[in-house]
Amino acid sequence: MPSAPAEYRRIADEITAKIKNGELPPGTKLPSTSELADQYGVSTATAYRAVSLLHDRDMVMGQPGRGVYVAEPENG
Amino acid sequence: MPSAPAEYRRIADEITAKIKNGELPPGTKLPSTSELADQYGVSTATAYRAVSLLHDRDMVMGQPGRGVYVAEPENG
DNA sequence: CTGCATTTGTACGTATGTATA
DNA sequence: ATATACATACGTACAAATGCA
Repeated sequence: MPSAPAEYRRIADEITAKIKNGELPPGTKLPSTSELADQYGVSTATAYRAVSLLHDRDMVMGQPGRGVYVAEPENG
Repeated sequence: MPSAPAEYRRIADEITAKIKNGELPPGTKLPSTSELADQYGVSTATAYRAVSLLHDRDMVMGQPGRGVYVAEPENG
């Protein structure tokens, strides 16, 4: 295993923090993969991998051609 | 969706067939990723992706530095 | 235990496909 | 058809574990 966390995991953690901070409330559209790629200096695929982790945790919902939106928190 | 199935899915299907055929009985070591990559004309990562699908289905069990072994079929 | 080869497993980028407007 | 954006596939590079001498 890598001694340092992967970039896409780091980015996913950053976005997760913003969601929990309220900086990205439910219903908000996340920056596009191209935007995230540019902001973090990675490729679009890597940016998408970060978002994909959140999608796997049901924190966001992506719609092709539309964008990725923050989902409502599941309390229970 | 791709009109044609992905290579790694095709390879996974081939290996799955061999396991079901008895060509690769439980306990047998699968060809290494390098071997599979050479046989199917793909990269080691793609070969591993095929094996990874079987691993996801609990059909095989990989041990780093050792190899990937066919698991016992779960009947029940 | 150390150095080398082999092998599993992960990470990132490029290319491509698919969906919406 | 063009522009934008999500989503997948494959290869190269790298990391970690194991076995042998």
